[in-house]
Amino acid sequence: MTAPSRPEPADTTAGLQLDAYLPYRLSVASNAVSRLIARAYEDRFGLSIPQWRLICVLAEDGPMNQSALVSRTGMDKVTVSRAAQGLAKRHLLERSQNDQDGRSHVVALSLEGVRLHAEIAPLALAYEAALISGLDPSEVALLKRLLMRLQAAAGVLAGERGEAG
Amino acid sequence: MTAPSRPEPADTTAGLQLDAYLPYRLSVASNAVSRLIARAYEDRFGLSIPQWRLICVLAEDGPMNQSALVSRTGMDKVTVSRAAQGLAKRHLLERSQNDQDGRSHVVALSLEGVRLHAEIAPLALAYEAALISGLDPSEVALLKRLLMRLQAAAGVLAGERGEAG
DNA sequence: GGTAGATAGTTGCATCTGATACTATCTCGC
DNA sequence: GCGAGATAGTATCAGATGCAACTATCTACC
Repeated sequence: MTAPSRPEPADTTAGLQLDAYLPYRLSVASNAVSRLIARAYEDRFGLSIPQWRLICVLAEDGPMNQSALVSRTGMDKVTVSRAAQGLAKRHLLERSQNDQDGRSHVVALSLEGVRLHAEIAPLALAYEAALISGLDPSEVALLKRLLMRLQAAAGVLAGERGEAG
Repeated sequence: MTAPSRPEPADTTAGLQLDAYLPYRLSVASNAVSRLIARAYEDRFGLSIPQWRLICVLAEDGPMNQSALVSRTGMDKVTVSRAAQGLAKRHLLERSQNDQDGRSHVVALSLEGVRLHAEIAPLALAYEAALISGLDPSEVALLKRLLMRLQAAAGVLAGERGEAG
């Protein structure tokens, strides 16, 4: 069913409107929120988003090596490596040799890192609260669930393409 | 049913869990979806996301100048400029002088651009359908609504900080 | 009608990101 | 133990991104 060429600018659009297109809505919303959050962490604490994520995970789950951080956060191993180097340089985390495996280091929050996490966490929660203020808690719960479903679906679709080659 | 004897590394976390943190969920889901979509457009049509957005908007709303594209898409003016240059180089859009205003050009899809849009649109819709398959239409509608609310809230929060300085 | 400030768009630059290549170490099979 | 392949992590390079500075043009005001 090829579109007959018409002078109307928007006839081929039938069914596709950018404003109603989910990947677009998702990207725009995420960029707005990420920019806000990134600026807050950068301005006040000199932390990038990847660095902040490492701190969160280490605070939650305790020491682990970098590849565990990679699978835990879903970030690229290069991103994790650089974030960890930056944090180590500021003594917010410590890397100790792993006796079991000479390739990997165990990464752990330093005392100062723990303190910084405790300092930032309330701010992070306040931002989240401000973002969702006025929303019903059940709506927020549904939102998070749907986001996880979308992420999983995207992973499956991308994985299938990757396997082909 | 929680861990009986596991050492708890993270007491300061109380209330902040990365996996349940909305900005994190949003960013991870958006990245997964964006990567999928970007790769599809890039591989098959050589289009970047910004380029594809310009095509969509021009197909929907007809010719306009770049600053209108900026406010319509929310992208940076540099991003719009470069995307438009790339598309013009491939003759997917045409820029004509604006007699009313020597600074701005009117940007419009070429015939070829219209054809490309008509070709991609079904694919774009198919991706969206695949992503939301299994979800209730009412859930999807709510999701889009919530994403717009988050975007607006982030804008307000960022704007307030910007005004202060 | 000329100057100051606003606006449209481009270019330069500094940063972030991710793919690839590389080193070092581990594991497995012999 | 020794070589092949897997894995942990780092270095290097190319592309995307966005801010700031710049040019060119328009508008407002005297």
